[in-house]
Amino acid sequence: MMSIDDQLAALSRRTERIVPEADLRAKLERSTKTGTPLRIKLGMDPTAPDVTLGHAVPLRVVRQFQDWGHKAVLIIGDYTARVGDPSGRNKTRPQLSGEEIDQNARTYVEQVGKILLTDAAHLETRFNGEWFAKMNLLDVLRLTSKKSVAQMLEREDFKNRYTTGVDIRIHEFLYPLMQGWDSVMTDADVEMGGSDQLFNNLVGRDLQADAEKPGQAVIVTPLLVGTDGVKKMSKSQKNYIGVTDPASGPSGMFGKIMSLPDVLMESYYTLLTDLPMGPVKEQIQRSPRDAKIALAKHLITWLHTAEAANTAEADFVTQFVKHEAPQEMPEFGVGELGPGPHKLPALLVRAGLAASNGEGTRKIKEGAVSIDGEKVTDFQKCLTIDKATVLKLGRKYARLLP
RNA sequence: GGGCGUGUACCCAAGUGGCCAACGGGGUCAGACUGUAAAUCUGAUGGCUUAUGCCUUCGAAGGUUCGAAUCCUUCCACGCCCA
Repeated sequence: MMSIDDQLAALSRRTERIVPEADLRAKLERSTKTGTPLRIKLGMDPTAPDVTLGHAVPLRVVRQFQDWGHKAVLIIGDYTARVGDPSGRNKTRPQLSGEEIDQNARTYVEQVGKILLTDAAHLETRFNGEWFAKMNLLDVLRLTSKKSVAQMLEREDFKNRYTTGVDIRIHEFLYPLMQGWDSVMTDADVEMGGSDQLFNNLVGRDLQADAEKPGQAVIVTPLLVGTDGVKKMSKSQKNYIGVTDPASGPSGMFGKIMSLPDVLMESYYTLLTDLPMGPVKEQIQRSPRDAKIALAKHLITWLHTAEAANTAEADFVTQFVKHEAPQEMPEFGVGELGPGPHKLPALLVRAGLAASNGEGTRKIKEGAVSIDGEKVTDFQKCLTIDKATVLKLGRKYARLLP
């Protein structure tokens, strides 16, 4: 068993702030003494089906706690998702229907299982509808009376929206309170979150104190930058890598990691791996490209398998270094278009490479399209698909079948 | 409830009767260059049976006009101020 100091040191790799640090230390010490595991809470809203590498950062910290014998308490925010977390937003989130939320929630536990231990001793999964569905208006009023409007407007994102005249709906003020109430209901000792969650997490600590329970310690992790190289990785920005993304292929992890800006390498290594940073920094210095390949393989090995990592690398080399078509690509039958010959733009649409005939036509004119490796610039070209035919538009491939 | 504003394509934003499928920027896609990228340069960015043709689009519905994103009416939504 690691000493408390070693544990805190191990956490520091991925923690931006621990509030308050002394409190966390005290909790760890008490847990060791009494043999009672700490309850490490992490909330996730099922607002989209994918768990991203951005979520993986706090999840890895939760995993560290699990490895030390503590218990993860995963809150699936089926009720909070109906409100929509306003954190970092500059407008109201769209509200999801109950069905969408339930469907998304179902896949979460499975995805999270790639990172966390999932046996009953190490993981407790709760839906916050468990307690919110039972509340009546009086309960809600009691909850809302805990915080003032001024306290809410202290939050950077609310303040910005208020001062720039972007509307804030009243239900959005409830979000931090609801998240905090989750902590009260689950007796969290520690709450994890991204650094944009600090406000919400601290509300939990306050509400616990108000309920005369020990206040949770709060650990926030740095935010992982998304594939655009600028903004926080998030589902709504579509700049994310999902933990269940395929290893290779156009939307695969390998390609997404390779197309990250070089400058992100250090933070990705720090936040997503446990490799010693000394050698990693040297490698990044020496060859950012090789560092990226190594990272891609490391992450794919973690989330898929070592074989998948090797295959993904091989595919990538084939496609982008040697500029040959990959082995695996999406396949589409042409039958439903009726008998040939077919116009090329229509085939591009059928293969999902273009959104409309017009777009297909433009891309052909731009020289972006090739058939079986032959570049085509004649947008009126017609062809009959009597054997498997490989279409390429930009870096995307598709195979057409008769 | 009253007053003043605002509503344009994925986002921001010009346009205030015909030259508007609608300037510009961002984003996105593609081409060149590369290390896969980033940066840079270039092109594209409503749909259709590719047509100097048709259809749909400037919050919604009506109306005026030969002709409307632009004018009028009503409605809806949002912001600010007053109550």
